[in-house]
Amino acid sequence: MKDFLPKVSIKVNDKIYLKDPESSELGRKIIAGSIEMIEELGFENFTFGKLAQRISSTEASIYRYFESKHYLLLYLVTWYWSWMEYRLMFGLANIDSPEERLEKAITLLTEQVKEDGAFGHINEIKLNKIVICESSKAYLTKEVDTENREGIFSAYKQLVARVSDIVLEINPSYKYSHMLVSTLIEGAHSQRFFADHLPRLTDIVEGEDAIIEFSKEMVFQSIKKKNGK
Amino acid sequence: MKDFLPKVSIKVNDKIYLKDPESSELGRKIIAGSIEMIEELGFENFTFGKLAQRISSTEASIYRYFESKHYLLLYLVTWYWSWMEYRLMFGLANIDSPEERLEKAITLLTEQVKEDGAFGHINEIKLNKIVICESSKAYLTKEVDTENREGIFSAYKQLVARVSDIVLEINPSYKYSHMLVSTLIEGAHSQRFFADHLPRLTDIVEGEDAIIEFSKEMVFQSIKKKNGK
DNA sequence: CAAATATAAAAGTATCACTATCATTTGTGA
DNA sequence: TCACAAATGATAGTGATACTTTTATATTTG
Repeated sequence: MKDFLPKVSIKVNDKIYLKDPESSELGRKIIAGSIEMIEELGFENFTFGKLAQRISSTEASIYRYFESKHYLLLYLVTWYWSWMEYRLMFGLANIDSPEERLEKAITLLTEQVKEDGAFGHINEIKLNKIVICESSKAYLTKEVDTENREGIFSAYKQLVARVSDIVLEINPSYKYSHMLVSTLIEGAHSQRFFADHLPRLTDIVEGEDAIIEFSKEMVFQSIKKKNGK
Repeated sequence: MKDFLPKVSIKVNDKIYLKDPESSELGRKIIAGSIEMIEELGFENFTFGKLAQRISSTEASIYRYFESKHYLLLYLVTWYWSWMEYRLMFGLANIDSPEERLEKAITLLTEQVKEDGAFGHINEIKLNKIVICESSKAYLTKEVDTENREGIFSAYKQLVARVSDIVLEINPSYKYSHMLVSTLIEGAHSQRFFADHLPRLTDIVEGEDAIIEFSKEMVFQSIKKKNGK
């Protein structure tokens, strides 16, 4: 997967931005800079003013790309989900057994991102941390419904649908495949956050990555075919 | 549980408030009003100015009770967890079988709160909705660690520990009891939100409460004793 | 080279989080 | 009933921030 990929670039729903940040140097600096700063400061302490200063530009210029910092967050999160789907497609290619594919998918979705690289200005490690700490703030708002109608969340929905399909391949009569997958993803994020900040809500196990292990067990046990069902 | 309870009142860690809102009429109006308004407007659109107007008081007076709206949210969420633990203790009293107790606990933790009443000025139905939409914002901040050191989150941790103990009673060798319980609680919140706003992330089933069913299945399947383990 | 376009510079508005001051009300104890 | 303290109200003020507007200056492109 690593080195000789055709140059792919991840496309984000164009309702999220006013001007495509991939289309200019300044746009890419906005993305790169905001990833750095949101990871450092947290979303609430992050402002366009500070970002402008960091990238030696101005607030007004940033506002030409994104209508608000909320939309910038949506952009980052959406980019992440699209990237995740891309990773998933590559990671699962040529694996026949649906069980193996599901296991690999769970690993990809729940592990801590460690490599940074394929996409120039985007630091995937930091972006992963942002998604863990901030992504729920992108949808836990009073504007969800409007934004959802505009397709803002479709990258996430599509990812969930894709993994859900693998679940159904393994057990077509399992009734809660979407719930299971979205619980898996959101749950793994919470658990990563808890492990770092509220460890008594988790079970730290030396050596192994407990979050991945726990997730796999949870998913595979849940979808086991039971007698009558 | 309903009618003739001795007057209990739920105590919240006194580091959360400057002055106990239970100790005065104005304090109770702040709590009652903020529950109404946060549920209506969402946490980000809610301000002390608007609240002051609604309860015919002033911003300055509200600041005598809470040092910021973040702390007011912490108060509400903490109250909710303490209340939940209280409900749990009553709900599980006199049930011997740990399986039955766990099942009941899952119902209490994941169902939509429907009764409002025992605690005068607090609307538990609306508070439950607030917890679903806003509670993660109470800890997903850069100040978690400091606040955690002050014991701000101990009500939640205690609740998780209590349910975790039931899990361990059923299967003492299950390694991830805290993770399972915190995933259960957070997961049920996400799913309730998704069901209302992003339904493609869930599986709506007519008739039954799919979220409760899914949660029970997930928990009981996860903790099943396996051959060697 | 001219025209369009993107960015910078700077100033301005509205709201909000939070503080400070002082007057008024209310409750309490002697 | 008076005297005092505590709680609340009224009002103003500060500094940040989200976002807008205008105008000037680069930069690109045809």
